[in-house]
Amino acid sequence: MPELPEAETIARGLDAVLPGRVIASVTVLRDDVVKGPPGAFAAALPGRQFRDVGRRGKNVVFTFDDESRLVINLGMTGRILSGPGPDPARLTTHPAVHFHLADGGCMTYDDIRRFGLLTFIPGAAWRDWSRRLGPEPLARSFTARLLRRTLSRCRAPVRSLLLDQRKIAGVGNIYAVEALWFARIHPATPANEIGQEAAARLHRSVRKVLRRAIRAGGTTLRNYRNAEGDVGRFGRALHAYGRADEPCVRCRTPIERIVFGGRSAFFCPRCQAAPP
DNA sequence: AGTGTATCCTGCAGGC
DNA sequence: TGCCTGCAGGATACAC
Repeated sequence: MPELPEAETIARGLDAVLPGRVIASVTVLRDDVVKGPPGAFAAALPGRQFRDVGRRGKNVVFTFDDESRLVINLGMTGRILSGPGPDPARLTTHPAVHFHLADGGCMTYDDIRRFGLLTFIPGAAWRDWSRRLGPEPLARSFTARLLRRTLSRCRAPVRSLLLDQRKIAGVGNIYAVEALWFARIHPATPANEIGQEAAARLHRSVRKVLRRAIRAGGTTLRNYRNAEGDVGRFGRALHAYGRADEPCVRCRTPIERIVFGGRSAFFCPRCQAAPP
């Protein structure tokens, strides 16, 4: 799915156009992408005015004027398309929810595989919802020391830890694999075997990769588009992800692919030495 | 408690 | 060309 940089890009685009506007009606075309009874979801939103659009982990968070929120997790293929123009309209191939706005505009949630989830959250429930997620990796409070402590408490492969949203919010497979390549850590290394120096490298790498990807507008491998329908440009900056058999740009050793935890990891067998 | 596996769904690429 | 298999950026329910 869209990971943190993609959610951030979408949220920024929507935050430029949505605040102040009001939802007139909601049409749920695909029941399975909304949390709870579809009728209740559709009935909860009309009349609410957007205050801002932000992000928590990989989730796009729409905050309304009364502190209630709409949270969209994009799953693997979710898109939030808004605004006029041929692109968003052409890209709406699997519409799941339409948000009709009082000014005549429309925002559509589109999702080929329907792994995404839209949740309405009353103001009072936000704290508990947000607390289930780990710290924001780009926040000032996400320190190398905090990451080291998290790593030390977990025996699972470090790639699995990075994907666990309860431990760190927003990192998915692409950026986990990239950050480990930068940090020269093998993806299957048990988290608690990572030393202080390597943990500091990983801390820097995670933040660097996420920041660069945001600057590039995210990564489009297949389906991802921002709210305006544009692709992300970070795909060509990937060093390991999806590059099996291609030479590592640091040492020319062919990148290898392994599968664990049900998904692919890519690494340089020379730069990222296997754990003993 | 912590960790690993199966599952939801559709589209696409590659092999035959 | 067409059919089949495997794979895909995620989260969660469950088993051990």
